Amino acid sequence: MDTPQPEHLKSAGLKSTLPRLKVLDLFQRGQERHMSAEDVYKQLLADGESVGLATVYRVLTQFAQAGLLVRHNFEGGKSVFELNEGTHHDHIVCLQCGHVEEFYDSAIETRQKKVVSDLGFAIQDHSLHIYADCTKTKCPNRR
Amino acid sequence: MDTPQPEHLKSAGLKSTLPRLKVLDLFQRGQERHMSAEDVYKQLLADGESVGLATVYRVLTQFAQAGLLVRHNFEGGKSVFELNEGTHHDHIVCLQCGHVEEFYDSAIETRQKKVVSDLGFAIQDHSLHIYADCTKTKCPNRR
DNA sequence: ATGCAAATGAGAACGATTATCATTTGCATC
DNA sequence: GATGCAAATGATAATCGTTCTCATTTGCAT
Repeated sequence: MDTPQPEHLKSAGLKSTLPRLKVLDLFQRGQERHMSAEDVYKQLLADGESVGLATVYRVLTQFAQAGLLVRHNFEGGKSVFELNEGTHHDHIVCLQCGHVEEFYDSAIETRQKKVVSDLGFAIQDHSLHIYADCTKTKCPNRR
Repeated sequence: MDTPQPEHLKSAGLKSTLPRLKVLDLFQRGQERHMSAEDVYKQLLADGESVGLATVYRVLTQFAQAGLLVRHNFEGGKSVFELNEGTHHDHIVCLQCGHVEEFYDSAIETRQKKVVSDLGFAIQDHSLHIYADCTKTKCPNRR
């Protein structure tokens, strides 16, 4: 493993266990930024690490609750997670290859807040998912 | 049944069958604007109409493909459908009661298009889901 | 080293959705 | 209106992502 950071676990009130360190490390290595539970599970197996699928699900949920990861529900029915680096951003998902690109636009953000509060809601969270076709060069593999 | 409109089915290349008319009519009556497959199934049963759950799923999918309905994937894992009236809008989903409110803001829309095209993507579709707590009065039942 | 609450892992269970397939239906043709 | 057949239906099994259960293992404070 690269450089696991148990402090992150501790500060999140989570015991520093082997499976948790492995999962955290996988995200920190950053080979894939957006991963589903199964992606994580398979990658760990491929890396020769042994973990239970149930544990992967548990750990991902805990990490998301603790704020270490962010959970996204894109179309397709499965949750996708990414490292929470504190900077909110929205996502563009390529309909051809599934590639996920991130973007942030403060004009959209402020406008959102205003519109929603004008309607009398207390905004908790939001997700803006753009589904698009990316350019050929960015889209090598079709799904 | 109120006023089913078989023309809509025909123009969508769908045979005008009883289950399809029942489902379409349910949406057109507009008692509930946003319904999941199970919502539709239960409401039809409650109305004394007999349909198979599998058929409801099939019909909803076909209607969404045909453009009669729009499918939404909110958090919570189940698809929700609404009548497609041609006017795009975004959604606020109450985290307490599941109530769905619609809104449209042209500033957000235009800004979205610009940001995405600047990144070299051809936007196909998008979904903006705001998760919020609605005011007590609007939120009678907790889920 | 010891003890125990917390975490794990294997597998069962679950909820939403889709697939299978024998039966029924819409509808064009006689 | 009767007939035929492809398309649609409905009951059920199957699938998929995810959560639950519970016996076993582990982290960590003593």
